Amino acid sequence: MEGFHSEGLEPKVTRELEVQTTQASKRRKVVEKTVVRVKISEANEGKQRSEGPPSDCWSWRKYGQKPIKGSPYPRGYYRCSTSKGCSAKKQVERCRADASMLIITYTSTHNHDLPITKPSKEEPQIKPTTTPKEEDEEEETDEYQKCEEDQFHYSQSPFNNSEDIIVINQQYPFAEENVLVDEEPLCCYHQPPPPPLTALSALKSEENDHFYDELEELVLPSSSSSFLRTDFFDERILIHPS
DNA sequence: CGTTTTTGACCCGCGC
DNA sequence: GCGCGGGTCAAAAACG
Repeated sequence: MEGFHSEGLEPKVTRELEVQTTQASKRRKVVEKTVVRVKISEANEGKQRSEGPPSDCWSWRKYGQKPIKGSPYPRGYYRCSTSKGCSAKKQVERCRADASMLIITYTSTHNHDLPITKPSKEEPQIKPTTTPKEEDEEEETDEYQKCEEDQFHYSQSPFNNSEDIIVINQQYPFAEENVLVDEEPLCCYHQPPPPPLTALSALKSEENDHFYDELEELVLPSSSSSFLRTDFFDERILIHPS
């Protein structure tokens, strides 16, 4: 499974991005949360049991899974494995109302660069020197913002903090084979030199594989498979301390 | 052999 | 205070 060659059949994915600002909880530590909703086509899940969660080019390591009340699907807990000091986390669960909808919640922030080419080198928590501001738990916004902006061409700052909800629509061409479409959305190639397709493919295939695996559980065993289109939309909800 | 996944136990906040 | 639910830890297993 290569990356996504937008050549032949590109059903054009429509993405909807929603950014909301909410508070994790009243008392609990207020942490930023970016919720991304990814809709995958049933074909994908059924066929490849995949619908890989938006793996944003980061490498994640699963550290837990729990059944969620009210939802027939479990929720997986992932941690950034690229860097040891990275506290970035994400939760992946399925929308109980829409089995084809994945809900990924990102928490904390990455304190290192995107391992686009090869995350082999462990970076000792690289701190963004560009922004000397106290990066407590807000830098994440910047990172994601950067990424997404690049990818989605935000018509406006997604996480400008003043916005509560931002919906973004974009069409994305991709091949039916790649269920991985969801990966692109998150953020990835925001670096100067556009990653060669080859690199992406490699990266993707790898991540995809993982995701397929993990997702397997979250995916329904059998589902109609006949859609060539993977329309998915992301819904980001940014939660940051007020 | 090192890394990742799995899975049950444990911890903690919240509502009653 | 107790129970519930969500989130994390950690040991063992699986994988490359």
